Amino acid sequence: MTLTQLEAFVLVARLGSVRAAARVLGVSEPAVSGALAALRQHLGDPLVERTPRGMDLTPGGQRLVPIASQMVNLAVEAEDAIRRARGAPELLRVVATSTVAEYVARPLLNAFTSRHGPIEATLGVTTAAEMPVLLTERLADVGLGPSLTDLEAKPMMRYRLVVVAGKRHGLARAAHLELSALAGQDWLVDASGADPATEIGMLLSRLRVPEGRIRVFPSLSAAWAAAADGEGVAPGVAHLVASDVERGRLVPLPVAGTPIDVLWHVNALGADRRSSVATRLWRFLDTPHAMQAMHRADGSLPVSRFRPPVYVTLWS
Amino acid sequence: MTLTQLEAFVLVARLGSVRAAARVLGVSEPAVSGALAALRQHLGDPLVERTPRGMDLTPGGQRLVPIASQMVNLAVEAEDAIRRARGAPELLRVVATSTVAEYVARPLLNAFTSRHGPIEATLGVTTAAEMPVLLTERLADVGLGPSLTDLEAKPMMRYRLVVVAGKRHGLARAAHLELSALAGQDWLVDASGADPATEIGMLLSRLRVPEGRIRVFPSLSAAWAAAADGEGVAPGVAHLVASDVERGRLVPLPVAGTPIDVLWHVNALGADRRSSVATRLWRFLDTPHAMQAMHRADGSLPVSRFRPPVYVTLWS
DNA sequence: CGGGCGCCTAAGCGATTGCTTATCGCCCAC
DNA sequence: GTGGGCGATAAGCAATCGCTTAGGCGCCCG
Repeated sequence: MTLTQLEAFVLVARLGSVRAAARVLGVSEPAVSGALAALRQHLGDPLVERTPRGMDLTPGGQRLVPIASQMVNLAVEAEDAIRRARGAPELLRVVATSTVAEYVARPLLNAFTSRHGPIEATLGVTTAAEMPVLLTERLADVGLGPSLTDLEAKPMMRYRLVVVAGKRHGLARAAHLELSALAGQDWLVDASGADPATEIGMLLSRLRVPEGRIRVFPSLSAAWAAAADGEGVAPGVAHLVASDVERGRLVPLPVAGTPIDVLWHVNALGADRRSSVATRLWRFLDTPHAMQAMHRADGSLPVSRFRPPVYVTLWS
Repeated sequence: MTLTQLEAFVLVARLGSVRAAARVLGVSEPAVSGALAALRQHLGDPLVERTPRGMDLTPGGQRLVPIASQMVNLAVEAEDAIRRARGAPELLRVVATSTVAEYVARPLLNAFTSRHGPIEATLGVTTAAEMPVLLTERLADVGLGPSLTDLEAKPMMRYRLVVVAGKRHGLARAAHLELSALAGQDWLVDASGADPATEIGMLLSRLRVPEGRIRVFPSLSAAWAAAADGEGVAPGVAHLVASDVERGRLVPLPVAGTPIDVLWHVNALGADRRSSVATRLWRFLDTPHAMQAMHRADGSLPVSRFRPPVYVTLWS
């Protein structure tokens, strides 16, 4: 019974799928399956069993989840306690949905780390569904994106969601559009578009856009670049597309109900279980420096540039 | 960072010595030293450091102890939870000081297991100093012997401690003896005699018997056999030596202050952290069956037979 | 009923674990 | 100054871990 095995088990139990657990851990799926098999044999209990939809816990598995989860939590706590006692730089692991990660998280963390002494921050991209699991299992300290239930959440930033297209797009000259008129369009989105728990994902699922008409780009910048080339319509963050709109490369479509006011949130464990760095970041978000950093990214990343779709990127 | 390493660390921290930890774990001392080295390197902290007397915790080590201890505890809890969910026989790990283990624990556990369904009981011999560590680290469920502070203790059995010798021993015909007159004798004892926290050990240290005059036998039976051969004096449990006294092989010495009334205790974690089998044994001790079993051992083990000095003996 | 999704097993690999015995090094006590 | 107690280190070994790729098997969905 190793901590790796317990972690794999907890993630499978919480995410309901070996596949998802493997993705979160950044390993192949047989690696997780193997860990599970070892644990099953060691304890002499199947722990989780396949069902038509997902995996189901056995009675033994149900008892094991909270225990194993706590053990994994304590392992992180142990490393953290020693790190702090040694005076080593603190670790801050942030995860965010792709759009937040792309534009807001990096400048925010830059501003935070430059003010709060030696901190080793890591930034990872994840889906809204995975985020609560990453936080409760202490694979991450802070999650940026939609508000999560069962965790502490606080509004972090307000933005205005619009729909944009290239200036030669068929709808670019329309005077007025109903939202439903966009259901048949080609939608160019980032990973958040494929995530039904984000604002953009919810928009697409409300419109019932067929899967075949959704093209997922590795970044929203890439989607906007494709939109500028007339390949379809894209969700846009008002202040981020402003410069491209000014230069005439993108046109905000006059869709009824837009711009939509949307809130991004910070999510973390309750204050008593939160790491000290996470608490400091939590408070930092109320300062003008944070606000300024989050909005500074308006035109700094040209539409044509985007970062590769790595699952977790390290940065110093 | 493996559970084995954490366990080794906790035991070293709690026992204040690598050696003692190795003995408790039943492995060689380099095994523990190696585990410690691996953990030290992984965490980048010495954790424990040598001092003139024993090992001292670094600040990091101090923070780690409770966390690591809890992790080890949870690991045991996990196995136990699964075992119970599976309906497998429950596990009851009993440790006792040597005298208790030799005469009382076995018949007691036999009576208990034969009444309380399928239980897999193990019996180990330990010192009074190690016992609280074994219990708090969940290496054992129940400890039989002297009353331990910081744990829940309950009187289990009262016995009368006497001093015996062979009938040809110089003191065998004395009409009256002061306790201090025995300080210069050769004392024949079991492991409990070398344990300053047991009644017998306390007696010897009160008398300031020099080390060279204490001969430790693998069992009290062996010590009595040697005493019968006139090799010295030995502590005796009144009702256990009764048959040898009747047959004239041993003589209880008329020492002032003896027989000494002594209590053996059951020790365990607080009721909330105690395993369910331990609780059942705890309650079983109040029954007449328990009392009867504990006293039944009076003559069943002839003086000449004794068990080898294994640290932990398994039995079914 | 075929295809594909999702889990499991197999095979193989390098690194680590966990243990041993033997030896060294330190420090205190005699 | 010199054992002896105690911890660290070395060397060596079998077993396990943790990961990979490749392929099989069950099952829902089209």
